[in-house]
Amino acid sequence: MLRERKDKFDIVISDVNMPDMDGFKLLEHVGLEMDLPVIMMSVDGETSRVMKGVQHGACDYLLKPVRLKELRNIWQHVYRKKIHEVREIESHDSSEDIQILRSRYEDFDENKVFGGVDSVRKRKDMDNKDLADQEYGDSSAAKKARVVWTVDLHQKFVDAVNQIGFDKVGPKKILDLMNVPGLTRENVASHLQKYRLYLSRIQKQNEVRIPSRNTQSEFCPKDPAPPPPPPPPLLTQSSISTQQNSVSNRYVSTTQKIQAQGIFSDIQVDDLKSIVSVQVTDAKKGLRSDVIDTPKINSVSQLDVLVSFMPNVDYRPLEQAISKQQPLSSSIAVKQVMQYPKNNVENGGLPQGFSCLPQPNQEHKPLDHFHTAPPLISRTCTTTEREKTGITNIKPVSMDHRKTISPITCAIDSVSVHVEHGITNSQAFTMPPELTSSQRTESLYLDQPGNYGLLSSSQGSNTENGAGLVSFHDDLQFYSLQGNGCLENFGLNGMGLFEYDSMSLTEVHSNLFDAGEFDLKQFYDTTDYPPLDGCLFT
DNA sequence: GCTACAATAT
DNA sequence: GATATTGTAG
Repeated sequence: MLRERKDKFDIVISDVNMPDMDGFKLLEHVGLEMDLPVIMMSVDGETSRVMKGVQHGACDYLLKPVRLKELRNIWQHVYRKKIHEVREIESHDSSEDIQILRSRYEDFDENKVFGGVDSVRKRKDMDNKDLADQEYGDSSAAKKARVVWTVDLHQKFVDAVNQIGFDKVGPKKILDLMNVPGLTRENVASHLQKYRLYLSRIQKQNEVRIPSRNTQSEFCPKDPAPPPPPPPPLLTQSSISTQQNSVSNRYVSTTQKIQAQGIFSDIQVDDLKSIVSVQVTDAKKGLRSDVIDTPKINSVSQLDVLVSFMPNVDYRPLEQAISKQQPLSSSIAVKQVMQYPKNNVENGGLPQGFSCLPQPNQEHKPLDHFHTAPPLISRTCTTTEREKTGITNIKPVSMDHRKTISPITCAIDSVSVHVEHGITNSQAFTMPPELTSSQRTESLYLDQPGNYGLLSSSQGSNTENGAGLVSFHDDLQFYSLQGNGCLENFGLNGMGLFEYDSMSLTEVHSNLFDAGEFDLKQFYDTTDYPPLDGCLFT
């Protein structure tokens, strides 16, 4: 029977003494052929017999008559085996598999079978000394598998949060919306706690970084920005797979576990002064940042990028244009990166002035992502400012123009400084000529809670809609950091990459702003760039 | 020993 | 549900 229906049995209970077969022989066969837990039974409680059974691989040896109390515990052997299976996969497989297995075996609710809260204490007791193993078996087997908050899972979480509204979220609601089998309210609560901590930490940093909104000093800080922190590891979970710098990898998909991918499209290389391309290469090892270097930029060390964030500008027209014409792409735009600052972020968590928390009195409007200004990255800087910031090879922008916009601006010191530090993995390269503009890609992180950032970024004085946009040089290419995007920690040092709390790099052609129109289609093929829901949250 | 994370306790 | 604490892995 066992051979014929190998997968139909969970456990074998066999008498040692059987008329046609020795119980120990059976034990051997089972062990060799089907790896089922075997419990031996016998009236003979002699130690040598019991030992023999155990040595042959029996997981238990029951003395007849078997008491009900003993039978009540035999499930543990099955449970333990299942858990071991989970662990084995856990140890060398992706967390997705774990999730699957977790849900498959969720019936084995440890708390229920172990008697709830007591199990913890019992486990502790086991650790301390004790014979508890006799009752519960290997204590490690009884340990509850930790939920791994993969990008997918976190994205579900973020989606749920956004759906509910930040001010109304609770673990239960999130759990319901997420609808993930095996996930508990406690899991969600824990994650929510971490999420909130993260957001508040980011906000604090921003408060510190930008105590005032003085335009001039912020646009090009007189004092060089402090050195960035070591780039945080991007993702520690094994679930993150590699994203190669491949034209064919333009799809951004959470199932692929690709963190993000942005697009450089329609870039006039001649106009290009500096582009930072961040590329996901190997999430386990970290990320590599590639600096696209035009002939005008001869070395990595020359690269500096000025990021101009413009939280005071109302982008509504743009947003409307986007949402009208490209719902998909606009969906991209509201995604943001969520990555926990793993390392010290005191001086580098975010570029100055970007908070991502909703203000206390601000009502959360999940769908209002676009009603605030996406900051921009520009490549512009005045000559003086360039001197001050050490930025070179960047086209100046007229001060007159900038007077109109009052942006919060900061240099991406993380880029330049990292470069200065000789980050091993950063490379300068020339845009491969074989790539068409639409094929040039850039990695980035996208995540949802950009709306928080957007909310906060909208609190500044609203200048005319898009006023700041036209102030940039005509041939300027924009790379919009949606929400409070932060170019941070470009994957140098082979470690982390961005510290975006909300970011999507969206290239925006300045002409569009000038014209008051925005045809996103010009830049994105909708089908090519599905919304990326993945978030980096590790 | 520190940090981040998730579980667990309050 | 929010927050504090604990256990654990890296």
